[in-house]
Amino acid sequence: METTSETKTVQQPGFDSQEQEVFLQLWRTYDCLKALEDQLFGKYDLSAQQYNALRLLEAAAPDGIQTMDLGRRMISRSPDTTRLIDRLEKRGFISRSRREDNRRVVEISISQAGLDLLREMDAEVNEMNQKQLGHLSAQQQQQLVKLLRLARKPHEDSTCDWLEIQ
Amino acid sequence: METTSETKTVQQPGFDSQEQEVFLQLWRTYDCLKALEDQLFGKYDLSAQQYNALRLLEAAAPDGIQTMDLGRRMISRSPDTTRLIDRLEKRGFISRSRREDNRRVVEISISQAGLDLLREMDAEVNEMNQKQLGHLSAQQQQQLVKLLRLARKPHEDSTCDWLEIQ
DNA sequence: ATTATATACTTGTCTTGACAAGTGTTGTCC
DNA sequence: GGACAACACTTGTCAAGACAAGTATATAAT
Repeated sequence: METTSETKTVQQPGFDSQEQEVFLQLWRTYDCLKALEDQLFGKYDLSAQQYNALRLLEAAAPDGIQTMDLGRRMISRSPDTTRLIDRLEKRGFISRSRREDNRRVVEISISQAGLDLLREMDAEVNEMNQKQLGHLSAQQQQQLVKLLRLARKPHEDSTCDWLEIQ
Repeated sequence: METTSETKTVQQPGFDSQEQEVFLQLWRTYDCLKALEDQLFGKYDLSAQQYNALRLLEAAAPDGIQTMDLGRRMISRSPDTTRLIDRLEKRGFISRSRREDNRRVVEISISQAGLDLLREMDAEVNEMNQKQLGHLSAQQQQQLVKLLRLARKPHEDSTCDWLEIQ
């Protein structure tokens, strides 16, 4: 037990419930750390979502991923993957092709330029991640991941389906 | 120690570093829980940001808050509070007035209609928060809040300044 | 007193995200 | 095998967020 002696009744002022506090803390923390991300990705004119997509495509290479599948796999699932991909295609980081055995499906693959971009960013991304959370001990990080997974558990199946990594 | 026997070197596949995993888990979890929020607020044609603003104004009532101050206090700080407030004003939930002792400043106050709206939403918001995180024990919630605060700590001063609640 | 600078907000413009409707392709039922 | 639904994506439209430039007011400097 912590410094607080009570377990259920103690309430931080300004919050309706402990559950609300947890969510607001989560939101706030995400927002804070996201600012660091955006700063880095901004230098390469990418959004966090676009970087995420490139990483997923890299993981699938040399195979491609079909559009809807990519949309589902993204951390923040986007209902319009099409235009997100449009922008990446315009800059030559990915390529699209209709699959011949099923002409409804568009297969997306990362290009060499896309892979080069990721390699160019690698070191900086790692530095940024360290800056975000490197001050936490390995154990604290494990604990945090465990709690976040637990928090998400009842919702994962219904609203979300994060296929890449659970 | 957990099921993993090593502390530093063990890496989940697909992540560059543990720090990256923590951030992605954080992002994912936020996104999942946010979906529940948006679903509720959507019924009232509000965004999470707008609700946040109304709550801050409620806390300040019967006094108002000046525009820039409100922008700074919001969880996800918005560079254009003006238009966010425009929409709430158009719907009668808040009112604006130029302060006479300093005509640069616009003071924003929540209206009775705004307060009524919040009261109407109270029960549902609480239910939603329970649905989001009610499955965690009080101790797990405290632990999670503690780790989130810790994660944010080095960044709070520079990038952010969450005045309302630390 | 007049100009300059800072402050507090507003507006313009662009990109992005969200939701719905539209298009082309495939599978299914009679 | 032709109508119909299901699927995978695309496009249209609008609200929201981000950044820069603009406007009005106040403070400071000369």
